[in-house]
Amino acid sequence: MVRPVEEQFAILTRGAAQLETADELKRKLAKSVATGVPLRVKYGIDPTGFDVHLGHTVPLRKLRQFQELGHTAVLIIGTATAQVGDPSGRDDSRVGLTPEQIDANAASYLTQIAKVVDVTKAEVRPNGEWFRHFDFASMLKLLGSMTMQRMLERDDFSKRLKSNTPIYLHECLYPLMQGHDSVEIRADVELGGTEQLFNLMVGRNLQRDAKQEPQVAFTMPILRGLDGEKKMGKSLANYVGLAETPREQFGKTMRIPDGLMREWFTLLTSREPGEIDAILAGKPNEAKKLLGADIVAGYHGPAAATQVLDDWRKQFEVGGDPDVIPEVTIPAGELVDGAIPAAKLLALAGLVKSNGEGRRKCDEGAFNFGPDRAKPADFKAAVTVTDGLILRLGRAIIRVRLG
RNA sequence: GGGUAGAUGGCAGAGCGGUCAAAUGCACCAGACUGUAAAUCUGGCCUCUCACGAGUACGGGGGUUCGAAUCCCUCUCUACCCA
Repeated sequence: MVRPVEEQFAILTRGAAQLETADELKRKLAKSVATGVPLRVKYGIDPTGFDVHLGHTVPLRKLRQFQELGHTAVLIIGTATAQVGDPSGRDDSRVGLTPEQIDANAASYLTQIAKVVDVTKAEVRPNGEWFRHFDFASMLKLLGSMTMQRMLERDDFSKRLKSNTPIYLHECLYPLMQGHDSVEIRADVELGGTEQLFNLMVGRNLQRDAKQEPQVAFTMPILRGLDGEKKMGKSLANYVGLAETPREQFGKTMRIPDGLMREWFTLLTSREPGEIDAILAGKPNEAKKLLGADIVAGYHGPAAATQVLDDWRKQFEVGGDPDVIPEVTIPAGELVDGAIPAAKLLALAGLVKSNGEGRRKCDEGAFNFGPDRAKPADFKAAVTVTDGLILRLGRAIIRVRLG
């Protein structure tokens, strides 16, 4: 049942960015195989917002691989660290959250993470568990384990220092807290994005201080977002969320730059490198559809992927309407003689943010409705609204329900 | 503790008493072209209004003025220099 060391090592290091150190991982794997004791693989996530996105799944997928090989996933929910805010990869400081927000977010995260990792088999540990009782003497000891110089060496801080962006003292606490988590749970491996390297290395040091065998710092590449440039992030609006509908996930994927496909295939699907080469050698458009379908299949199942692909063809290749159309309910009371002025209708349907934008879009000829794709004469032209009417604005399409 | 310079729309960054809902760039939305890619061209990008127009908005508060993003006071925050 247990796979041999070399095989495990080969599977695990695929797609990895950097390991500190690869030899240590091999040794730990060998020991695990010999003793039958699974490795404890840590991954921490701070409950700072609601949407878990594809960027998070890169290390999470790796975590699942560890699980599949029989190792123990230890998910740290950063209930304590979320109050500090991770300075990694930030060029400004984060705002601390209230305990209530943190609890709500934590619950939501777990359900979302469950789509990638087997949460039922994982050890889930909020780090408030130990930090809640952390006394001042322990804090002093923790702070005494690192020098200011080393803290300032880290990339994020040195950049902010140079650009005169504030660095708050409590932010320096973050890596130490994360490192201490590793001591608490006796981690063998800690997963993270490459921007986590500093934090992961701190964990190694603290473990050494605590006379533990240091964890392997295992970093995965950072996934770039829809723009193809910046890191996928919740604050950048360039992400695909795990909780989004198949249509949204697929649509967003279709809009990524072609050059991003290899990265996404590699980090987000289980396709083999040779297979990816073959796919990318073909038509880019076909490759991208496949990528989108792969992603949708992972979070909504194969049937949803087939459906969304079919719908895409209907809407954009044939020029018809998809089978699955999002719906919006408009109060029947808004109708005057069974109709609503075009601009207002767009706003009510949520296709535009304001009546003014609705007017502009009508003027631009971006709006049409119904089976014959009629366009209103102008933005105040009354559009007869019946239950089930289809509205189209650009690539958006929505079905109106009267309520 | 003392001094200096700053705080403008999602971001960057002009404006420095009326002609400012605020140049320009990026981002974003739509149209043409297309593969919901790239490139290119066009239009748009605070809210309400058919429109005239009105209301909000240039860190918070107060003041001067017929009139302030622009001047003064004060508060908050930031950077830099000195201690």
